[in-house]
Amino acid sequence: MDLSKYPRPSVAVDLVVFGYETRRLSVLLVKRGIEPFKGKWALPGGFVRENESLEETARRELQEEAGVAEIYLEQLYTFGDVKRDPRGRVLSVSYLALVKPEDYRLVASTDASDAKWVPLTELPPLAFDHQRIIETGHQRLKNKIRYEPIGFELLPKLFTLSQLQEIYETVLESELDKRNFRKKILGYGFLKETDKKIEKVPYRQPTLYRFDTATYRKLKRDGFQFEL
Amino acid sequence: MDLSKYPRPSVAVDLVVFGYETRRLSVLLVKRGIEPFKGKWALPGGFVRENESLEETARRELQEEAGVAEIYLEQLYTFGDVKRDPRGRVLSVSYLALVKPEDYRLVASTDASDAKWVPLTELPPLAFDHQRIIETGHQRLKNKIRYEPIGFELLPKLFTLSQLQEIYETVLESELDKRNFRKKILGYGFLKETDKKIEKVPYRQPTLYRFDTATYRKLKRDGFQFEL
DNA sequence: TCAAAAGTGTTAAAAATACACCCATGG
DNA sequence: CCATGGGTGTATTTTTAACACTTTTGA
Repeated sequence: MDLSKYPRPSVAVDLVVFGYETRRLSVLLVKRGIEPFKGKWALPGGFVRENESLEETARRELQEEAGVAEIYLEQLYTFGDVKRDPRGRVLSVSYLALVKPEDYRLVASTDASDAKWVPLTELPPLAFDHQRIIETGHQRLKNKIRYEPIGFELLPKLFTLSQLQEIYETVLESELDKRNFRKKILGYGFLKETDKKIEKVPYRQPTLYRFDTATYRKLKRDGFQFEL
Repeated sequence: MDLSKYPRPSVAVDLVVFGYETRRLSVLLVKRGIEPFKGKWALPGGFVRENESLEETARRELQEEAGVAEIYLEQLYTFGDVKRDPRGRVLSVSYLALVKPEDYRLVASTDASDAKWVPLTELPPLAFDHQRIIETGHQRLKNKIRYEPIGFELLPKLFTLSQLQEIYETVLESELDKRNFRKKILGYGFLKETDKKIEKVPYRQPTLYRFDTATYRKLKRDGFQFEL
């Protein structure tokens, strides 16, 4: 049987990269330098290469277009409408990525570049069906953050409980009670208090915590299911 | 910018079709009539056509290979490892489908055909990475059934509460308390009692219920989140 | 009359929620 | 000394979990 008998679409990998700062979720966008949609904002992404798996493509693009490696990445959805690209049949395999502020700033610092963070609430008109891809990613994030501890992926390695609560409030779009939140999240046992604090704040210095991967893995192995 | 500069992989759509009977989940498999893996069992599927979206391909294949239309269908995952097909680069966009017993029997009745239902616990060696695709589908089903009322998709339009409980016990691989299960699921209000019963059973005739889509949609619109 | 599954309520335990004040720090 | 966010405990309500017997039917 001959593969060449079937039409072969082009396959792009597009990235919905979320970053977080001051109670806002932002998405990484790049300005298109070429047609179609030249000059419009779009998701970072590119075409799959011959000897590259889809995830490898995603990581390569992330590195090339955002200068970021080693971050949370998961496949999101594959968009395959016939006319989603005016040039011809192009599938988009989309990935969801979450970056920590350390990396976030890295990207933002390429100031004169064609990449920028845009708050979800202020998206410009986008190329292709990228608006819809972002919506799909946002929805996934909202669902997933309730059942997997991925809030940490948007925070520095060391973070305060208030910062963590803020993430949940932003993503879930609802207020949480401070005492109940702390009770619950600390009760799981995968957050470890460090002996560090944030200094030079004009109020009581908040304790920094870290997410303990080993403890979380052990819990998960024993059938524990995170839920906020 | 020219699309033809980039390698274009072949794109297949493969289906993980689940059916349920007597406390067992089964998957629909077809015997391959051509190389590669000729004679081996594989998932039903085929290549995307020029003017067909991915979901359209999935529905067409479902119709062609299983004789089934109008069933639950959702995109599962896209597999894109470089060497997953010995013929060359082939992506598989997989879909998860759930069929009701009415349709289940239809398929099974094509007895001399190359399609059959195989219980998940008795899978033969499969072509390509189809084993892994099935595992991905099974995992998705296990996760999803807890947060969306899709158990019904594996049952006839009219079903008893015991049948429904059985589905949950099978998929979740755990026992549920009869009284608590009924209390909870009836409490949601989207199950409607009918005046029909299953007759000719040598015990008290169980009442048949139906899933009321309108009520469920209303609940969902009001922010209700199903959970079992 | 027997075997088999249907159907039904209550109580105890656990989890979720609501709620308010003192503390530490830098300016 | 003031403004700011950090940090803490208890009582109430809601939800979940455990549990056993009577009913209906066909064979």
